[in-house]
Amino acid sequence: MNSSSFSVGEFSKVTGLSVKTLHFYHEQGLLLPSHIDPSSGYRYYDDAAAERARIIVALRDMEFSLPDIQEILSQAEDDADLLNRLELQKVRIAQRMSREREIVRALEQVIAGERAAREAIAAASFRVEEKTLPEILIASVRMRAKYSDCGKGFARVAKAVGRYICGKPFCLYYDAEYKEEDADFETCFPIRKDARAEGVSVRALSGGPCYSLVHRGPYPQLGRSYQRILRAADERGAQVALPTREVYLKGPGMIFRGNPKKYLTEIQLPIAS
Amino acid sequence: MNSSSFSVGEFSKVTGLSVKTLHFYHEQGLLLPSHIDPSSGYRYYDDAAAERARIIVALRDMEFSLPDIQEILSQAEDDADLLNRLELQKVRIAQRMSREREIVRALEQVIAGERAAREAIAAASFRVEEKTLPEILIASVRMRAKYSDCGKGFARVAKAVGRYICGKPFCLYYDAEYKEEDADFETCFPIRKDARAEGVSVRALSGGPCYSLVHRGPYPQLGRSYQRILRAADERGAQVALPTREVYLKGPGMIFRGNPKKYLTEIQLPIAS
DNA sequence: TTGCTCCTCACGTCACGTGAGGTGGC
DNA sequence: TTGCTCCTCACGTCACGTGAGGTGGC
Repeated sequence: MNSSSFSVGEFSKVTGLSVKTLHFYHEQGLLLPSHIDPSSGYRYYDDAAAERARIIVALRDMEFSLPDIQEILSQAEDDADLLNRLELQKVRIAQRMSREREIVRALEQVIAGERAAREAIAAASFRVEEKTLPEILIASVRMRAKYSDCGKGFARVAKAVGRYICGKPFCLYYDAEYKEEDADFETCFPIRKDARAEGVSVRALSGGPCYSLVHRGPYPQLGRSYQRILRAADERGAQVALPTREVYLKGPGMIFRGNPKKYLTEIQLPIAS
Repeated sequence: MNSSSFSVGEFSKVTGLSVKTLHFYHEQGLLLPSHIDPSSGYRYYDDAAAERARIIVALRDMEFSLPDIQEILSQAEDDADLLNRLELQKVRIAQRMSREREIVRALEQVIAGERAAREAIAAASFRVEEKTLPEILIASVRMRAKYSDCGKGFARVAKAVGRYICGKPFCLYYDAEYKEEDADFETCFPIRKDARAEGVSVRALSGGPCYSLVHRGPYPQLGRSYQRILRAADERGAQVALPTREVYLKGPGMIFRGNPKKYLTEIQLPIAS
């Protein structure tokens, strides 16, 4: 009868809150019906409730928790407290946003890496080719250890200069022969900025002509690709130099999984001038 | 014994995941121990599990859900699908960020409003003063209705040009005498940009000299303040003109609560030149 | 009787955290 | 015996959504 008395269904339409939400807010004591029919248990709401609902919705849309909203509504006194809460909420959300910015950046990096790997697959001829490497800036750790320990080297470099990495990890091998136990190698990441950091060296790595071969498959089978590239160099009458590079276009841990049959590794043998 | 076999506690330190989380991931089938002692039920993890854990943590930090992570890890095949998921996640997070930007903006607006109201309280002398109003840009709705219906007018204007509002709402009264039922008034918001919108008029409102009095308390008591300001104008021998303004410095719904004793309304009577 | 609106439980969500209560080996 | 690490339930969180099963008046 009264124009300012709504059943739950009507009040739901007025406020944009679902009936279930109204039940819940009632149960929580956040938004009480102005009247409850004793025989049917039906809830009825008035204009004051509608006003309160508008405030609740506004605060909820600003991602205040229901207990927070309760408190804000209950203390109609303290303006300073309200201001504090608003500022605090702003800070909280700003912090979330900066975290999300980081996530987006990380996603973009992974996406770019995946794209680059796919393009490498598409572009790879899996034949020995001659190409010229540019000079690049790198961060690296040189070690004398087992080959299989290179992961630790990459981890150290990545930890130190992680955010400046701008390309695929690679290894420089300084031994003329194959050494399993006491190899002399350097784990490197190309970086986009001169970032000094503890325990890693940063320097420009000179480029130059080289033979290149992309190897597809698990690492233990790299030997066969080395055979192919060395034979090709030999046939063309070129002298190869040190250090040899292995660029890990696609491997375990870089992207998110490891199907060794799909690993891609580019072998680069510098041509002695 | 084996350097790559960890108890839960150790593995928790290695991975940075809590023991409870490791239990949970086990239960969910997301990250299985490499071995379980049949007699004690103790879980043991190896290096492969550590690698998987690193990937899980990376994906979790990018706010993928655990079911999503499951799927990403299970299909080591489809690169295109991974790229899709990454892109989709990026879009999702970017959308959240734009929502949060809105929230921050809304919070800033409310904060600024509260601050302005507090300053108005601090600055108000609660005496009749003479001041000069600047010309401002406003969006408004003019109505012929009951005074108490002005809320609807404000709602319409706010809905139409909400994001361009840059000041307190105010009313222009065009009647020389007090009218309850069939008053001629205009509900206005100052705006910062010429925003055309349906059903509201946008125009420059000219300024000029006026008498001003800040009224503190509920609206029904405005009459007393009108008496004071009119008497003051009379004493100073000035002719007042129309329309009269009422600026709602602080009232219900503008900020989040209504303690009518603290409402602030500024009455402005233009001085006829 | 059918349809509509309303009611009250009870359970699920998401990724764990928090106990409670107990075991096994040093 | 005390301390340590590990175990398995069971329940809580946050803001509701999703039924199930039932009522009352047109």
